[in-house]
Amino acid sequence: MDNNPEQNRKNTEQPQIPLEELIRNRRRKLADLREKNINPYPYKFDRTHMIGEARNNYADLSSKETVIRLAGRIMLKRKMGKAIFTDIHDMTGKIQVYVKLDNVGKEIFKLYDKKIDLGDIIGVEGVLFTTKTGEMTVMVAKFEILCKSLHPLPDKHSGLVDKEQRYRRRYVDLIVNPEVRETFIQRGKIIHSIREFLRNRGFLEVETPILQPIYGGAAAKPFKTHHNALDLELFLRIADELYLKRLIVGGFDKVWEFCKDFRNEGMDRLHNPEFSMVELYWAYADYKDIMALFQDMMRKVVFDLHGKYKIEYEGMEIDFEPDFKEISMVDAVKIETGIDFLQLDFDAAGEKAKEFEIDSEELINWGKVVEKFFEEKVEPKLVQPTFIKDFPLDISPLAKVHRENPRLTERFECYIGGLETGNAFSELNDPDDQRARFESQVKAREKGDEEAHQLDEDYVTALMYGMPPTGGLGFGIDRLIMILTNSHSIRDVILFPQMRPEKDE
RNA sequence: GGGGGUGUAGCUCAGUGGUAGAGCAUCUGCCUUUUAAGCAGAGGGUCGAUGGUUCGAUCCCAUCCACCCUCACCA
Repeated sequence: MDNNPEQNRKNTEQPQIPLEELIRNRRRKLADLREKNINPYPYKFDRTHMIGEARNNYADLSSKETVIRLAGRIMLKRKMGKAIFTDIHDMTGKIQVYVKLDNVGKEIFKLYDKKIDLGDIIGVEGVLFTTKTGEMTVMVAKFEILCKSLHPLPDKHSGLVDKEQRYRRRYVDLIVNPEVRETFIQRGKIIHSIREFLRNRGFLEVETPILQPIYGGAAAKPFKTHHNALDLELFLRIADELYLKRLIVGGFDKVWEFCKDFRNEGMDRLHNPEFSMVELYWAYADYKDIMALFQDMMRKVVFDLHGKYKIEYEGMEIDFEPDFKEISMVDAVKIETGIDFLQLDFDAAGEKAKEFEIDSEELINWGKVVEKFFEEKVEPKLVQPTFIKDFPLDISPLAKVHRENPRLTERFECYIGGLETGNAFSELNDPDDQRARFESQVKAREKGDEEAHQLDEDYVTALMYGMPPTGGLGFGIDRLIMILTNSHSIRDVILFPQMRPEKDE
């Protein structure tokens, strides 16, 4: 190695791939800093303000010439002879910092000019002022390098566009694409609102097993895993339902969980193999009470986030202010198709399916036919918040029989913007009925329905001890966040969506 | 799984059957209130991978890989 790196920057080594050359430049600066006894990775920096705070208190801070200390990542750097303007960002915003030769001296100025790159993280100390062009700025008296960045950032104004790279390297996406940061800040606010709402209603937040020997509470294929010490096959949960209802049996009258669930199925813009749900159970309530609760919760969440009840999602205006529409599944189908399925038995329903050329392979009972018609003919039209209620018994193995019609259950789903966002029932608490439902699920499984429930003997036992009448609700957080942040894909609201690993070499 | 699309410099993108170009970024100068700063110069590429056609392929063809959209599947 030569002792004058400045002049031997080029032509010395064999050609390298370009990225390596960029990294090599930065490594050289790193080494130069160390040579000057400057630690490029120091331990801490005491900030007096977040950048956003300093901006909000500009009048006071600048008039008193208060010395402030801010830190952040360098996103833009503009050199003007013996003055350098730099934009630094933290979580709360960005601010311009001004390093002037006369203020910091020749040596420091040169260090800042030559050794500090875009992407580096620095701390500055100085006072706030406004430049001629009206930009709020920190006049830097001192600065510290807090982290030398070795990998160059993407283009300073195009940002990172390639979706694959954005998902794979979300940290880069977050650095350069402010709207991504905003989406996840909103995600945090939404979850906070939900938690606040449920706490105010007296619900206890609990945690239940993710690793389950018998999975249940939904119709889905699970991920399997194995516990070595117990030599036991375990499943990652597909839902929390059966454990939370055991807690209702145990006397916790209002419980809820913020849960990650896992389903081993296809992936698309609405499905990620791991996703977030909220499930809640409320003793002595029925599905009507849950409907009211859900509507109140949605309104609060929307208003907390946007300060109003009307939002736009994918070009649709959705209004949360009026009472949500409410209609039974069979009535909704009747309105769209003219068919009154309540008047039809399974065979007659099957005939209708053929007539409408609706795929009939999976239509193994009356309920499935009704559901299929609903999905095909009704679901896409449900833009405004709508409760679809009174689902067929055949497709609702955990819901209580409808008090007025034995073919139906007391169950609803809420649709917003064409997406299913919630599923709730008056919970089935008759242990004998529950056992019978499980048994028919097992038969369906034997017929090849891979998503049918397993028989959870212990759950039936729990019901034998007695579960009070209970209303329960589960709703997908990711889809709700998609709607509230106007995001097209679930991958835009999950920080690290599942990706196929990149091949090495 | 079917159909459609994309893959060229670190990033964003042009482009051609004769082995490639811009802007930003990088490097070297100049510039003390700039702001996508500016000006002058320089370096940087296995054109996703592998085969084939061709005198010659980044371009045409086939296969593969990754991603996106869409359909199917999917509480």
